[in-house]
Amino acid sequence: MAAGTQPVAGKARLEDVARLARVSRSTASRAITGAPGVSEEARAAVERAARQLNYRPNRAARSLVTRRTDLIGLVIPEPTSRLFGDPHFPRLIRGVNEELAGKDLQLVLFTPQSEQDERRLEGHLGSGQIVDGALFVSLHGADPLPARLAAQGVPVVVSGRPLGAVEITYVDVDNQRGAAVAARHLLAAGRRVVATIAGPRDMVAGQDRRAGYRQAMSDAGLLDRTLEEAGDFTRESGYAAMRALLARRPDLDAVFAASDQMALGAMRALREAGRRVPEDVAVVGFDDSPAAAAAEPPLSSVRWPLDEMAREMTRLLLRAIEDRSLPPRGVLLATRLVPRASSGA
Amino acid sequence: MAAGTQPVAGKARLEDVARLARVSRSTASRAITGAPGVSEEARAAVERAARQLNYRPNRAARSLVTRRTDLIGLVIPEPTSRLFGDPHFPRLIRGVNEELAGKDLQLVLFTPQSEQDERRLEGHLGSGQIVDGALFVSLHGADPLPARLAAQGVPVVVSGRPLGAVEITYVDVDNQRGAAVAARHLLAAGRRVVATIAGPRDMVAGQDRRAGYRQAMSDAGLLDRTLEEAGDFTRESGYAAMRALLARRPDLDAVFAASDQMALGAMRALREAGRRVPEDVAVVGFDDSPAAAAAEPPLSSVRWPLDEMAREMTRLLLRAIEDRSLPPRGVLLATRLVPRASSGA
DNA sequence: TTGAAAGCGATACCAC
DNA sequence: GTGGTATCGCTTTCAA
Repeated sequence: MAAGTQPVAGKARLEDVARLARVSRSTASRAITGAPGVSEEARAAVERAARQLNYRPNRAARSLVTRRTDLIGLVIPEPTSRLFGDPHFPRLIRGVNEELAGKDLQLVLFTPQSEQDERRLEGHLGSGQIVDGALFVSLHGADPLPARLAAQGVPVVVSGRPLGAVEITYVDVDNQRGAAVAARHLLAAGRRVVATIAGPRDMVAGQDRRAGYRQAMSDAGLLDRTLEEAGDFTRESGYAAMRALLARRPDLDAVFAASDQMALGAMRALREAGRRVPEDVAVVGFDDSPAAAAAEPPLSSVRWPLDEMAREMTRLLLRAIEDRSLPPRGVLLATRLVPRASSGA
Repeated sequence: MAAGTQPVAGKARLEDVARLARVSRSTASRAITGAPGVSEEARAAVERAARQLNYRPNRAARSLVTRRTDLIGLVIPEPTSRLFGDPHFPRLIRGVNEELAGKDLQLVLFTPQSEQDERRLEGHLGSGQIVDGALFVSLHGADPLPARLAAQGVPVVVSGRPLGAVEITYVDVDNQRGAAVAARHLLAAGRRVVATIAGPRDMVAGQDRRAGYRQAMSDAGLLDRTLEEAGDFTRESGYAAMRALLARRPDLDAVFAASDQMALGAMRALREAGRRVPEDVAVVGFDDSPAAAAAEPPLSSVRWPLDEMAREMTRLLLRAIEDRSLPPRGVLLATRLVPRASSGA
């Protein structure tokens, strides 16, 4: 290399730093990585040399031997149009970032948009050479990618309890208990004909919330399948389900919807049917989305801690990266009922 | 895929593949990378062996010698809350992905949220060992990061003409011409007192659109500074600006707003003032956002090709990666006026 | 067309 | 504490 002292961008190697600091490459490496067993003197010399040469460790070389990349992947296999419309993701990303703060780990986002994208991504992540581990936010829990990666030895944490018996670490909301609390809340208010608009049967959140509702109703000795109708979490489906329920059980005096959107649709149907909320029919939703508080009347809802979810996922992932032998585990986060006018609060 | 050898995940190296295929590592490497000069026979043997062993090239090792990562960064230094609320980003990402399709390049997203994040990111990207190059979507053009990276030799393309004399490749909308076309459209419709609600002075898009308006007005011999008011692209600022304009120039018969949001705010102010659109005052916006078509009356607007912008940025970046000696350049994309009822179409 | 061998730039083991 | 050196897994001359 040239004899000048010009710090050519990205050109200095550890060897150059070592030479300038008049130490061996080994010592220079220890100083740079902060490893123990380096005299204060040597460390200072190395740091000065590194700064002078504008030294940047070659991450490929480092990864080759450490088998680490210091990159954490966040995979969101959603159509970008939905991804960017959903207010959950910003908070989720913020939560991850908070947990990563001060860790010198860089978060990278992947948003596969097609089967082809997913295959390519599997190749990239599966090599284990791009990220040290990956978080999956899979809204439709059927995505095979996380399980495949986990099988290849890549540390993986997913949001939402996976369908089936996949051996994978996940963090989820305690949907069942949350739904049970909502139903009990309605019962405690004196309601006796408590219907539910459940979620889809093929989604875990739908199943669990339905199970929670049934448990509460069963405990009260009031379980009745004619009080159940299913939707797909959308407002329209909530509207349709409510109309079906009203037709079948005009005597109902409360309804628990497995999502705020469905609850809002239900409220419209109730209004159109001339039922007052909460006087005639009390309503509780799930998610405590902004729309819940803004509704007229304000909608009681079950809140779950998205931020904490993101942080817990990150913590679990970091732990799994530290110790690859850790067995998979599931974590359920508690929900909280936020009572508002729609249930008579 | 039945019984037989058990390919231990991520354990096979090129050497193993070569041995199984009964060729040298060199030949195996050539076969894997698709390099020329390999007999069909050898290639087939290597491919079979690779599949059998579930071989994945170690990307760190490869990068170490090729000095490539096959990763393209997309950096969006926006608060995630804004990022995910803005409908532009999905289309942008889709455009990038389309251009990347079939290239075996993986897109990774970075969303630095703070000064600290940006510094860390500079370190990571600046090493040149994480991405081969980066696209920057910097809504506020003042971000120093792209220029810094470019100075370190990392190929970089930004969206939006940068403020100042930064030597960096960019793609932007031809804001000036678009604004001029909008103003001329109003003039051609017979309007004579054409006001403008301009964008912020410290944003390039604001400056350029104002310049376009002035040029058209000046060409018509109708330039008059009392017809100009500035906003910050938001609906509220458009409302306030319109009120100020009406107070100052009650004789105005048209207004060009530098954003649809401002145009919508202006239309509200006009309605409140008892002016009919377009009979009394014609209105044209900029961006042709979904809100424009949905407005009442539908808003004429200047459309710019977001998808093409994303694709052109990607093309320029790929070219810059191929040939690092390419000088920076700026590309301006044409806009198109979409006339609707608000301007009498 | 093929193979042997020289790196790429770090880390980490092992003497000293 | 420090320094020599093997090593990580791949690509790429250079000869054969």
